[in-house]
Amino acid sequence: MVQALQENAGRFASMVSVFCERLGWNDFEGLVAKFQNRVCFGVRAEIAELTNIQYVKGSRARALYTAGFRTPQAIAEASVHDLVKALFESSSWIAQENVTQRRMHLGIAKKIKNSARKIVLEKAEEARVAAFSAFKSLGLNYPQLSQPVLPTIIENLPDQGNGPTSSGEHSHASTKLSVERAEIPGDSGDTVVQVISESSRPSGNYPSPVDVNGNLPAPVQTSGMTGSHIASSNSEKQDINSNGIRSPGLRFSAYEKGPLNANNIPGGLDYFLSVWDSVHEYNFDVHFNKRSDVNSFSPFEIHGIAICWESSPVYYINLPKDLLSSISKDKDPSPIPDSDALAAMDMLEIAKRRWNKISEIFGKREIKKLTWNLKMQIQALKSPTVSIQRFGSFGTAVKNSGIELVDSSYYLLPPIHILDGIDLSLVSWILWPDDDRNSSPSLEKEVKKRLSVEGAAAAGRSGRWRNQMRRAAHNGCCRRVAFVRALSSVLWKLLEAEGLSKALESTEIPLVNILADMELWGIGVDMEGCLQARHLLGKKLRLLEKEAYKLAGTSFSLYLASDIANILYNHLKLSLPEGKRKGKQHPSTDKHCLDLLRHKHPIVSIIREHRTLAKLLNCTLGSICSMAKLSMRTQRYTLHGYWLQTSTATGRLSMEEPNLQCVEHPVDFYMKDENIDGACGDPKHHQINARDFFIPTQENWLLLTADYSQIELRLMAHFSKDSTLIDLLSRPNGDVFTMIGARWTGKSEKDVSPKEREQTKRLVYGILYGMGANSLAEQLDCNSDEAAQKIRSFKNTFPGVSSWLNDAVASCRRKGYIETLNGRKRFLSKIKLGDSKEKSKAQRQAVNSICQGSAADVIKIAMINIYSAICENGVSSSSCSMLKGRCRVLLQVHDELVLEVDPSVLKEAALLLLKSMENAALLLVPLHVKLKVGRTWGSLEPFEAILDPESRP
DNA sequence: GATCTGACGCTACGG
DNA sequence: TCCGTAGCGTCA
Repeated sequence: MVQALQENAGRFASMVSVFCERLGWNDFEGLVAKFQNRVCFGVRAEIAELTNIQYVKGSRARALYTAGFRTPQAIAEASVHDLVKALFESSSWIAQENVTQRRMHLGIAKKIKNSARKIVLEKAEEARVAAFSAFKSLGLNYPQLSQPVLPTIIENLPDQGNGPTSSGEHSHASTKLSVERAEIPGDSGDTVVQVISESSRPSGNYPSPVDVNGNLPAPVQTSGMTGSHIASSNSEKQDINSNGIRSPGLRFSAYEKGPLNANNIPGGLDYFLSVWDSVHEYNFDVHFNKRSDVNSFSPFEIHGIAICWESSPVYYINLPKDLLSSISKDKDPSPIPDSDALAAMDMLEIAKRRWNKISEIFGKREIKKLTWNLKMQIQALKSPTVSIQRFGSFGTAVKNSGIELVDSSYYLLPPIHILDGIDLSLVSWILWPDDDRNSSPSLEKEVKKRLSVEGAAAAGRSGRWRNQMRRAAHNGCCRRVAFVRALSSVLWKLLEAEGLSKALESTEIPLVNILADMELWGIGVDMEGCLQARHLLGKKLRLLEKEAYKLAGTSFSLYLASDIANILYNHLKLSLPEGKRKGKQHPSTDKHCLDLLRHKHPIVSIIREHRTLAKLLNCTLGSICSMAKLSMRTQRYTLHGYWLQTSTATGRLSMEEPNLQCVEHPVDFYMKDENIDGACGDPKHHQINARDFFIPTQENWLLLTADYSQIELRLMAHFSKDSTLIDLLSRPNGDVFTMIGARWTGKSEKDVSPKEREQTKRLVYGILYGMGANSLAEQLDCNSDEAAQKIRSFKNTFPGVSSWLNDAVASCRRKGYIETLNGRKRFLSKIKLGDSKEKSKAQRQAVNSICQGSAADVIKIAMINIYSAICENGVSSSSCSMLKGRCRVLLQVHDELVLEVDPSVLKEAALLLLKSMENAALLLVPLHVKLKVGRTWGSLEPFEAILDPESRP
C-alpha cells in the first residue's frame, strides 16, 4: 500500500515539477507547493496540517511532530509501530500499559496512518488535476505538455535510469491516430488460399496425441505419429525432428522436446508460416506486456507469439527478431551490416510481408483458433508496439520506412485482427459457471482441475524451454499454448456433449471483441466536477462526525461497525431490534436495523447519512479519481474498467477496477455554508449525482442510453405463457406494475396509488425470486398472514406463472440444471442432493437463474447486433454504414446500454439501438426499450424523436 | 514481528 | 430462507 502511495506521490511530484520547470511558471509552482504541503509557514502551520488527519488533535499532532512525523506523507509512510511509539510511549502512563491498551494503541495508529494516506492521495490527485486544468486554461497543446513528462517519470523509476528526457522529434509522432491506417489484406474476409495450403493440409482424422484423460501415448507411437504428420506436409520438416537441431533428445517425441523457435527450422520463418497457414486448427498465445505506468495510446508491447497444433511441437516467433531474419533467403542468419541501408530496406519489406502473413492467418474465420484469455490478446494485437531497442541495427531503416513511433521509443506495427478466436476460459466457464467465483480464471488452475497429472505434465514439458533464459524471457507463453492444446481436447468434447456450442459460438465468442473494444475505449470523466464533489462531501462528513461525537458524548469510529454497535447498544443503551444478534462479533448495525432505530435517537440518522456519503466518497468518487487516466487520444480523462465475462454464474457481465455497474443514484443532503466570518446561514440543499461525472470521450458527443423495461418479468411471462400476464405486458403503453396492481386488487388503474404500485412491484419480484411470507411481510410492513394471503392472491391471478414456477423447479430437479433462452446451462445439483436448506435455496436459484440468465442472453445478443452495425472494421451492412466510427458502446449495466454518439447521427443511432434491443429475442411479449439522451450519464432526458419507427425508411 | 489471507459485514448496483 | 454482482474494511 505504502509503496503504491510512494509511487503515486513521487510520480505526481515529478510531473508537477517538470510542468513548472518547462514553462518557467512560478505562480503555478507556488500553487503546487500549496497543494503538496504547507510547510513553508513554520511549525504551527505544520502542526495544524497534521490535525487534518483523523484522530489527530492537538496533543497527538505535537507528539507526532516532535517524533519527526511532520507531514501527512511522513505519517502515511511510517510503520504503525513507530507511530505507536511516537504517540503513546512518551506519555507518563505508559507504565501501566496492558494488552488491551496496547491493542487500542495499535488500532489508533493504524487508523491514523490510513487517514494520513487518504489525505496524501487526495492531495496528489487534486494537484494532478489542478496541473492539468491549469495547462488547459493556458491553451497549451496537450501533446507538447505531456510528451516530456512521460520520459521524465520513467527516469524517476528505479530501473530505467536513462530514458530519453526531451527532444523535439517525438512531440508530433504520437498525436496521430494510427488505428485507421494499415489495411490488412487478409482482413476483408475472403482471404487468398495459398496453393501450399491445399497440398500440405493433412487429410483425414488426426489421431489425438492426448486422449480425453490427457494421457500421453507411448513415446514410440507419438514419435511415429508426429513424423507422419510432418512428413505429409514436407519431408524436409522431418529432418529437423530426427536431426534434432534444437533438442538433443532424439528418443523423445517432438511433443516432449519443448518449444522450437519458428525461425530455427529449415526453411526458416517463411516455411513455418506456410505450414501454420495450412493447418485447419491451431492454438496460439501472444506474449505481451502492458506498460501500466504509461498513459499511452497503445500500452501493449508485444514480444512474440507461440503457436502449436495437433501433435506439433510448440513454435515460438520472436518479434521482431524473427521477422527480420534473413535465414530463408541465403541461409545466413547473421544480421545485415547497418551501413547497407538498401539491404535493410529490403529486409524490412520482407518483414512487413511476414507480418501481413501472420495477420492473414489470424484473420481466417473458418480456422479454429484457440487460446486462453482472448480479450487481452485482441487488444494487444490491435495496436502492437515493439521497443526500438529490439530492432537493433534495423532501427534506422524502420524509422525511414514510415512505421509509426509512439511513446518516443516504441514502434507501432500494423494491427492484427483476430477473427473468431475461441477463448478456452469461456468454454470452461460455460461448462462450469458456478466454479471459481472469486479468483480470476487461471489457466494453470484449470489444467490442474481438468487434466490428469500425466496429461498436465506432458503439456508442461512440451511448452517448457530447456534454456532457462528463454523460459524466463517468454513468461510462460509457450507453456500456456501447450496447456491450451491439452485442455481444448477435453473441454471441447464436453462442450459438444452438453450441447453448449451454440450458446458459446452465437453470443459469448462474438462478445469478446466488443468487450475488448469497450475496455480500450473507456468512458469520459469530468474530473473537475468530481473533485469538487469530493471536497464538498469531505466537508459534510467532517461535520457529521463532529455532530455524532457531540451526540454520543465521546469520539468513535463511524467507519467501524463494532464501534457503532458499542455506542448504540452499550453507550446509549438503545434496545436491539428483534432477531438481530445471531452469534456475530457485535450486534448488527446494518441499514435495516438503523431504520428501525431511527426514531429512538438522533444519532442514528447521522450514522446512516455518514455511511451513505462515506461510501460515495471513498468508493465511487475515490475510484473515479484514482483510476481515471488522461487519454492521449482524446485529451480527456477516461476510465477503463475491465469487463469480466466469466465471473457470474447466471451469465451476466460484471466489471471491476472500477465497477461502473454500481454507481450510486443521486444523493441529497443539507449543509450549512460556513462563511469566512463564521456566520452560518440556513442549511443549503446539495445533491451529488455520481453519474454526472461520466461523459462522452469525445468533445460535443452525447450519451445515448437504452434500458429494457421489466425484462425479467417479461421473460417470466414468456416462459410461463400465462395469458393474463402476457396480455398486460403486450399493451403498448401504461405502467405494468400499476396494471398488475389493479388486476390484483380489483381496482381500476387510476385508483392504484403510487404506494400500491411500489408494493406490487416488490411483491412481483419477491414472488419471482421465491421470497418467504415472513420477509415479504417485513418488506411490505404488514404481518405474515397478510403477506401469505397476498402471495396466494397473486398466484391465483396469474395461475400460469405459479404453475410454471413449480414446473421450472421440477424440471431442474429432473435434469440437474436449468437452461436459459439461449441454451446456456447452470447446474444446480444441490436441488436434489442438498439438505433442506440447500434444496430450497437451489429452488430459488433455479427460478432466478432462468430469468436473470435469459435477460443476460438477450442484452448480449443486442450488443452483438449493435456492434456489427457500428464497428469500424466489420462487414459493412446496408443502412448503418454512416454510424461507423460515430457511435460506440461504452457500458452495459445488466439491462441498460450506454453509448456515445456523434450528434449528427443521433437519430440513426437511437433507431439502431431501439431496433437491436427490441428484436434481440422473439418472445410471446414485446420487449420494451426506453431511450434517453444527455450530456452526462446523470442528466439524461427521454429521447422521443423516434417514437414512431415506421416514419423512417 | 511485520505481512498476508480468508471470512465476514456492510453498502452500492441490477432484476 | 428473494437472486446475482464489486469493493472496502476489520479480524483472527
